[in-house]
Formats: sequence, structure tokens, C-alpha cells
Amino acid sequence: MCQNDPNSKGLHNIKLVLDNLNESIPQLSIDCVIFGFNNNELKILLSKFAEFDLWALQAGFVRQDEDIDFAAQRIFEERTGLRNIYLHQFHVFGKADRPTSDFLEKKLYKSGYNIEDFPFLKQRFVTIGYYSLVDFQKVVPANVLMFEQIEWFDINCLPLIAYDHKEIILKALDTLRTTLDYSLVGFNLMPETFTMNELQKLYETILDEKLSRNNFQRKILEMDILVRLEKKLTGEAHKAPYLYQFKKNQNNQENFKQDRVKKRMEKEGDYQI
Amino acid sequence: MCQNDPNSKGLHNIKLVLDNLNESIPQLSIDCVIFGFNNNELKILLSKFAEFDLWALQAGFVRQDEDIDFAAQRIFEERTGLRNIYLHQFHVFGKADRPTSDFLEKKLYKSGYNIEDFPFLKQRFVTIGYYSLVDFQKVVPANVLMFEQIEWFDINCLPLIAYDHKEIILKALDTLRTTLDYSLVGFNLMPETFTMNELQKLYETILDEKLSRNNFQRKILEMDILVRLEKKLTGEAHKAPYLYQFKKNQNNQENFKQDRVKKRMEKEGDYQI
DNA sequence: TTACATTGTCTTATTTTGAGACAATATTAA
DNA sequence: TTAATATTGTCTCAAAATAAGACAATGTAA
Repeated sequence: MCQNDPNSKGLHNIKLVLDNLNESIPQLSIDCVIFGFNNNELKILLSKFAEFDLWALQAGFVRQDEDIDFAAQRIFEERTGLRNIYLHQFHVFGKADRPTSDFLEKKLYKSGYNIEDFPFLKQRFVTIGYYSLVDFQKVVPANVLMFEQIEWFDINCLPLIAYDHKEIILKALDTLRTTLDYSLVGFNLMPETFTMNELQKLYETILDEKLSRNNFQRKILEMDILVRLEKKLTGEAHKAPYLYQFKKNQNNQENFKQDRVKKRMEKEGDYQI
Repeated sequence: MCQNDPNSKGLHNIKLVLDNLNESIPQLSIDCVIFGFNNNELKILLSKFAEFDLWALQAGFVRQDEDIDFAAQRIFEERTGLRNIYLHQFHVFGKADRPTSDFLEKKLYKSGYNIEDFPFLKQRFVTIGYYSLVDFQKVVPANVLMFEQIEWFDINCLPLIAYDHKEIILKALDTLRTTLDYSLVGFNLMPETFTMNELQKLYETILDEKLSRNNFQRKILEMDILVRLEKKLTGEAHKAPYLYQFKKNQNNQENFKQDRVKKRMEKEGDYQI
């Protein structure tokens, strides 16, 4: 499942990072929060630093001749193998006291590197957060640079997270929840075919709230974004559910739309006119 | 109305820009889109480059020891005199071909400067867009750096705009429209007291659509965010409207909320569950 | 005093949402 | 073979929200 190039692991790849940095905009980075859905759990893809028990978002830099959106695509593609997936730029994190990478210092020193060669370890970076929604089954996670492991983690069960990436993850999740677009999120996170119940579980997981079965089905079908296929015989002792598929063409990644706001407004006693 | 320090105009202030840049994160800038409402027109505050017929957003850089949000506040305060106004970070613009400041080159050369001293003129900057909503009457526009004029422009009647600032303005406007929060927008853009009709005009202007008078009044009053004051005798030949005021305390700038999304969804044939 | 334009509010029809009910049905147990 | 069971697909009806029309109230001008 996981393509690990043995040559692209460990701290010796710090040179590659340096090379990347020299061709990139200084003190600016990109962090990708990659969401997948599997086993009724919303997951994100994290990479483990070689020689540290620390996990981080899929990150990289912006080359001098590169659009920031393209840089995000490149970083995303390197780690997932997927192309043409919409990445949504959701927030810039730029506190003056953002954590730096100086935890690497000691190990680099031990490994015989000259610390003076890595001034960026102590520099504050401003980072642009992107998130994406992917079909869990289609991703082939790949290690890059100084990471030695890449894995999916349940959003409710995260390991020790590097930098302020926990905050970035929470902000991405919040943005996903408050701007949820029903057709787009489902389209990207679900496999080819699925049952209505599986789809409902996805939205319940993202929103962290129970939805009523009858009304969910009615609304989704009214939206006219699904094709009903044959029944799925699950082998279980009850009526077999239909399989569904998202209608093709109709989904336009560029046309990312927001939603899910009214409900929050109402909860807070506010609503629109 | 406009505080113009004669010492802070013209190209000779390019040195100040240089000083700022040397203490700042390279190739990263901040652009503030400042919205005001006056005379039933939605306006933004633009500054004119000295010696050019070119207008630009209120922009600046992020100091090495400064939060990006704080930098935006500082830039905003310099130009408006206002403090503690919420600035909403809405998008990062980072195309590889973003226009640079090289149009300044010729004039700097003529003025006897050494062009080699200004390498940043040809560098691509990534810029973070912020927008804010302010009470038109409270702003005291001030020139800074190499700008010689600062003025409000009707959103529908803009002058020649520098860089890609037109695109940034349109994106800010789009964000304002699609995430409109009724209580917050009104609270910030309206003067102390106003009539219901004036408030309705504001929303109609922002949304660029006509709203029905009866339902607007009902909904706004149901939101319970206004205090009704005495009537306003306008001298016109009809029933006098009441004056209103936003309830104090109740508005929390940190708690910026989104709205206005459902309607757009519906127009596009999509809606939430 | 009347005419007029606009305001504040009420009413009614329509649409949307929330919640319960029930028949249909694939499998298991008897 | 039949009954029991759990889940599915759909319908119904009440409640809530929204849209649109109507009308009395009222400052000012004629």
C-alpha cells in the first residue's frame, strides 16, 4: 500500500530540503491537510519524522517560479499519487511565535552536520493551509524527504503532532464543517459506489452529529446528484439497500461552494434574511 | 478630513519602504480592503502612488517579530486612525506571475536612485488579503510612504488600479457577499443611528439585490440586535421613520461568523440538509 | 382639510423542515 | 417452509420559516 523509497528516508535528506529552500520563497511554507474516509472514520494523512516520534502534515515550499496553488498540488501529488484533486486554501498561519524546526538541531549535529548551514531551522515560517478530500482507496501514500512513515489517522485519535499542526488540523476541520458542500464532499470522499447509509455516516462523522435517516434520504435524492444502481446483498438479515453513485459531469472542482452555515447560525440564535 | 503629512509623500520615501522590507519577511505582503458605506454606496479606501495615476490597496509587510494579523492591524491603523477593528483574512494571492513594482523603476532612476538597491521591485510577492468593515464617518484617512492621496471609491466606480489589486478587491467583495453576517456587517458599517430603510439599503448594496421591505424589517427586528430610538423627522411628506441603533455588548468582533450561503446554494440548485 | 408617499405591522399562502409511521424485504431461526 | 427480525424506502402530517400582499398610521405639502 505504501510506496517507500529507501533512499528517501532519514535525516541525510536534509540536503534536499536545503536545495528546495534555496529555490523557494523564504519563510513561506504550505501545509496540506488531506482528509479521507474509511471504516466510518474521518482520517488525515500524516508523516513521521525520521528518528523522532513526531507526526506532521504534508508540507513543502513554494518555488520562486511557482503559483502557490500549484505548489500545494505538487506537494499533495508527491505524497498521495493523486492528480487533479481540488485543494482548498483555508487559512494562513503566521503568528510570530510559530514553532520552528530547531528540534532537528541536536540530531543534525550528532550526524556531523554544520548547524550554521541550516539557518532556516530557527526562522519563523508563515504557512498557507490547504485541505483536500480524497477517496481513501485511491491514495498510495509515499514518503519524501526526511520522513520515514506516512499513515492515516482517525481525526479523533491523533498521535503526537509537530509544530502547531494540531491547530492547523482543527482549523481545517472547522472550515470543512462550516462550509460543507453536500455534493462535493461526498463526491470526493466516497468510493465509486456506496449505500445511502454509508453516505449518511460520512456526513454524521464530519458534522459530528446524528442526522435523521428519512429526511437525509429525501434531501439527498431531491438534490439529484446520485444515480441509483442495483441492490447490494450484504448477507445481513434485512432488506438490501440500493447502491448509489455520484452523477459524473455535474461536479466541478473549480466551483467549490460553501454551505452548512445556516444551521450554525441558527444554533447561535442568528439567521439570515 | 484627510491628514496629509507633507513629509510622508513621494518617491523619496522609497527609503522607508526599503527599511521596512529589511526588517520584514521577504516576498510576503499584506493587502487590506477597507469597506465603508456612505451615501448609499459601498466604498473602499485606496491610495494613489505619488507621481503615478495608479491607485492601490492599503498594503504593507510583516515584520520578523510580528504576527501576520497584527501586521494587518498596524497597516490598517496607520491609514484609518482606527483601532480594534476586526480584520478578516480572506485569501492569499500567490500566482507566479503576480505583477511586481517595476513600474517604479524609471522614476526612481530619474530621481537619481541606484536601481540595484531595490531588488524587491522585480521580486514576486505573495500577499495575504484582509478586509474590514468600518464606519465611514469615523475614518481619518492618512497618507503613508510614497502615496500622495488617499480616497474612498464607490465599488462600482473604481479608478485605475495597480498590480492585481482589482482581483483582490473582487475576491474580498465576493467573500463579503457570500459570508455576510447580518448583525456584524451592519454594526460595523452603519453610523451610530440610522433608519430601517438605510440599513436595508446597505444590505441591498452589498448583495446587489433588492430585498422586500416588510420581510426585511420583520427579520431584522426578530434578530433582536437593534434598539428603537425616537422618530426621525425628515421634513418629508410622509410618516417619519424610527431611528435605530445596534445593541452594544452583543457584538463580538472575535466571533466573526459566516452566513448568506444558503441563498446562493439555492440559486445554484443545491441546498443543505 | 385633503392628498400623498412612506412606514410599521398584520395576514395569508407557499415552501421547507422535523418526526413518526409503515410496508417491503433479505436473511436467520424455528 | 414459515415466522421473526432488522433495516430500508417511502409516505404523511404537523410545525416552522419564508414570500407576498394588504392596510392603517402619519408627517408634510397643497
